[in-house]
Amino acid sequence: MREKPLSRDFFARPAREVAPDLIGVTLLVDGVGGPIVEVEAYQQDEPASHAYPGPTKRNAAMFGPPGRAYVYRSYGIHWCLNVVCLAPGRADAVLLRALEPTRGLDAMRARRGVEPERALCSGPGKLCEALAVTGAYDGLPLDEPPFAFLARETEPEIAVGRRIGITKAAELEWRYGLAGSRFLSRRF
DNA sequence: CAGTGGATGCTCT
DNA sequence: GAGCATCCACTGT
Repeated sequence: MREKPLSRDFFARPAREVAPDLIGVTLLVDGVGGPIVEVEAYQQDEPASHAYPGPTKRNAAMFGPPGRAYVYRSYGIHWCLNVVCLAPGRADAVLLRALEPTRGLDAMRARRGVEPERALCSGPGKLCEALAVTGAYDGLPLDEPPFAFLARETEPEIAVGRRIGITKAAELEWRYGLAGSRFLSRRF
């Protein structure tokens, strides 16, 4: 069987369990996307997380049920997509940072401009632009259209390293990727 | 390649 | 009013 959607409770686990399991999972938004190759875990008790200060208007989705999207604007320009996870007494999420563009390449190129394929989705802001994810998707369930998460068929080799673009809790190695992938935002 | 800085808008103090 | 979970263009090797 191919194209098997992730089970509903896939996301109902702590972010650091979900994050490596997302590598190789195919993400589609309205049929456009491909296998995820890079993610980062964030959890409330750690100061780099948007949930660290407690619930606010922006991070409300992180404090809602697991298996939904948390989308926020980054640096006033880009959108970034997270999946909301579940941990006891703590808000958890996984930031989707990069994927290998395999489906809807024409749509992605049209949205991003002419680019080498490897740069279409090699970063959280690029990924959202290529898949047309905006703040309108904040809080939407991930097991319903426009989203689709399709289970991987083989176990990938996972690379681990420090998260990118943060200053607080920068020493934590909560970035996970597909080892050797050409579609990462940066090498591990 | 590596490093730097500007664009840009919204959230929270 | 500060500070970003970023990207790109531009500089200098």
